[in-house]
Amino acid sequence: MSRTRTSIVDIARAAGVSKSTVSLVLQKSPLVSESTREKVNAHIVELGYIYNRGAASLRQSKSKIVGIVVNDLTNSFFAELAVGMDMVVQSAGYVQFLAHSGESVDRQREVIASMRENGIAGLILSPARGTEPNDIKALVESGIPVVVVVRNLPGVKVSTLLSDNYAGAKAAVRHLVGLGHRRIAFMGGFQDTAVFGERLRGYRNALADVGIPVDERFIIHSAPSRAGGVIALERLMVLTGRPTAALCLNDAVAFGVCDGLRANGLEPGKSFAIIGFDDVIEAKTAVPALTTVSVDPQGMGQRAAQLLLKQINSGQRDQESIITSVRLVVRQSCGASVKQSEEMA
Amino acid sequence: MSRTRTSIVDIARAAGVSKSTVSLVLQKSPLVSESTREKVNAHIVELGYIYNRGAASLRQSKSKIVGIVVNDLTNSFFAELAVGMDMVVQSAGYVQFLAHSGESVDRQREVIASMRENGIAGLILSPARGTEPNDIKALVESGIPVVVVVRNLPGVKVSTLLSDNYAGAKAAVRHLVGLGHRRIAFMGGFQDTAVFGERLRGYRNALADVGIPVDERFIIHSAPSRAGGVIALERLMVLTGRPTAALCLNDAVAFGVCDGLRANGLEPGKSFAIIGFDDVIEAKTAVPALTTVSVDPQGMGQRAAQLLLKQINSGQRDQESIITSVRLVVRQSCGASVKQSEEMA
DNA sequence: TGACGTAATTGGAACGTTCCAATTATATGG
DNA sequence: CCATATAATTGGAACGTTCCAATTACGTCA
Repeated sequence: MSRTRTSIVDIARAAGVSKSTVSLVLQKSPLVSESTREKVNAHIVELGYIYNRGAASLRQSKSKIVGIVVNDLTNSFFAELAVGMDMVVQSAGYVQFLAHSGESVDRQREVIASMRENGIAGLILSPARGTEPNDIKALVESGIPVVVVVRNLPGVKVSTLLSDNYAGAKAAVRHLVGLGHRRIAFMGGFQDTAVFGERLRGYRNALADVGIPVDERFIIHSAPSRAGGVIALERLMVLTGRPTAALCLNDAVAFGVCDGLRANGLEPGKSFAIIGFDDVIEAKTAVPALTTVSVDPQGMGQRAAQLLLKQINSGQRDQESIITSVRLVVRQSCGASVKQSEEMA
Repeated sequence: MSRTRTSIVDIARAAGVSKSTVSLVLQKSPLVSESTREKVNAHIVELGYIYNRGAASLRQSKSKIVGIVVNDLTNSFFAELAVGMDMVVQSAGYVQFLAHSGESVDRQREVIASMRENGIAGLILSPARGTEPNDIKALVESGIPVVVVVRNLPGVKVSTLLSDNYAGAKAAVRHLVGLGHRRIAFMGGFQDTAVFGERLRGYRNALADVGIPVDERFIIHSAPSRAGGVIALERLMVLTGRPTAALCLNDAVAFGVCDGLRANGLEPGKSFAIIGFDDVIEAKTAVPALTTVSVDPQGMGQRAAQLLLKQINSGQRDQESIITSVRLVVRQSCGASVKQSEEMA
C-alpha cells in the first residue's frame, strides 16, 4: 500500500509556511520572496514531493490531458501520425490517452466515453470506418474541442485536418499517363471511407481530363493493407487487357501489390508501374523505392495537435478545416527514369 | 467555457435523494432499493451526467490509469506490442497514457515524471536504449508496480517480460547450418541493448555447438531498422569469403537486407538465405515470405498488461520474470523447401 | 512616531467524489 | 403496541490542490 504520498501541506509544515505559499512557489508566482522560494524548494526535493495534477485539475476544472484515438496503430501511417501528435502534446506539457480502436466503432465509443470520464481537455480522432456524427456529438456539445484527422466525418461541426487526397491522386495518375500508360488500375480500399472516395475521384478525373475512359473492372477493392494488396493483384492478373500500371490506395497496398507481382514473376517498376499513397518511412528504402504521394503523416500529426492545443487554449470552438497539400515523390516503382535530385531537398 | 459539468449533487437534488445515495447507485451497491436506483438512473441519463473519475481517484487515492512508454512506435513490432496492451488495458476498464520515447532517455524521463504526476496506477516500460536503473527507481520505490518488457534492464528489482532471444537465435542458426550453410552472418543492431547481446549469444553458441568458428567480421552492426539492414548488407558485400546466409537482429533489418540484395542483383532466399526475428505482420506476406523467429508481439503486450494489472490489483510487489518462448517459422527467405503445413496451425 | 503603500503571506472555501458513522424507515416477532 | 433486527438513506469529513479576500510585515515619508 505505502503511506499516503506527501502533499503540499506536508512540505508547508516542514518549511514552516502555509500551503498557499507552497502552491505559489509551485506555480512560479513572482509574489513569493526569493528566500522562501528557495527554502520551500529545498524541502520539496528533500521530501520527494510529487505534484498531484489530478487534484489541481479538480479544483480548476480543466486538465492537461488530451485524448487521441486512432483507428489502426499497426498501420505505420497511423503510427507515425500518433508519433507526430505525441511530440507536440508532450512538449506542450500535456499527456495523452492514446487508444487504438481497431476500426471498431463500438470500441471507439467506449474509449471516448472513458476518456471523457477522465476529463480530457480535447480529443483528436482518426475515426474508425463507419463512425457516425452521433459518436462524438455529445463530446462536442459539452464544449470539448475535437479535431478529426485523416478521414472526413461529414455532418458534424468540428475541426478537421485532411490531406489533399483528390489532388494527390490526380497528380499520380497524370504522371502515369505521362509515362505512356493508358490502362491504369486503382487498387485497394473499400467504398465506405471518405479517403477512398476522394482518391478515387482524383483518379477518375485525371483520366477524364486526358480523355481515357474509366474501365470499372480496373477499380479493384480490397482491404487497405499489405495482405489486401496481394489479393487485389491476384484479381487484376486474371483480367483481359490487363492494366500496365496502378495507383494504390496507400503504401501498404502498394507493397502488397509488389509482393504479388513478384510472386507472379513480374518485376514491379519494370513490367508494371506502381504508385502508392502516404509515403511511409519504408517507401524510400524499399526495393524498388516506392513512387508515392507524400502526405507526411508525422507532420500531419503535429499540425493536428497544434490545432487542438490552440483551440484548448483559446477557448474558441469555431471549426477550422485544413487541407494539407501533398506532393508526388517519384522514385523507382513507377518506372520513370531515376532522378535522385528531387530526394535531396 | 460552458457551465460547470453536472455533478453528483445536481442529480441528487433532481432525484430528491442525497449525494451519498447517488454515489451508491453509481457503484452498483446492493444497499440501495430498486425503486430509488431506477429513479436516480433516470435522472442521470436525463441530465447527461458524466462521472468524474478524477475526483474519485483523488478521494480513494488510486486511479484507473496505467502508463505505457514505448521506445519506438514507428517500428511495427512495438506498435503491435502497444496494441496488445491496449486490448487488455481497455477491457479491464483502465485507460492508458501511451507515450513514445523515440529512444531518448531524456524524453523517457520526462514522460515518466509526467505520468507520475498524473497518478498512474502502474507502468509498462519498453526502455529506450541507454536507460539506467535510476530512471525508474523513484517510481518503484514509491510502490507503483512496473513491468519492463522486451529489453532487459539489469540492476533494478522489477518484473520483466522478455522473449527467449537466446533460444530463438540458436534455433535459427541451427536451421541454417542444417541447410548446409557454414558462413553465416549476424546482421544489425548495436552492442548496448540487452536484446542484441542475447541474440548474438545464441548465434555464437549455436555455431560453437557444431564446431564452426565465429568469424568476427561476419558480425555486422547497424541501426536496427530497414535502412540499417541495407547498410549492413553493403558492408557484407565487400567481405572476402562472403557469407551465404544471415541471421538478422530483427525483421526490419531482414527486410532491409533483402532490399540490399536485390539492389546487388542477388535474390533473397535463393542466392542468399535470410532469417529475421520477431515475426511482424508483413513477414508472412512479403516476397519472399520471411523465415523468422516468431515472438508474437501482440501476445506479449497482452501478457505484459495482464501481469501489470495483476500486480496492481493484488498489491503485491514481488518481482516476476517471465521469458516467453519463441518458435522458428520457416518460410521462403531461408531457401528451405517450402512447407506450407507449419503455417496451418 | 504614525500613517501609508507595497510586498509577502495566509486561512478557508471550493472542486466532485467516497466512506464512515449515524440516522431513519420498514419489517418481524412477541 | 413495543422491542428489536434489518434495510435504506444520509450528513459530513476527507482527498490535494487553487484562488480569493484578508492579514501581516516592512520600508518610507512627513
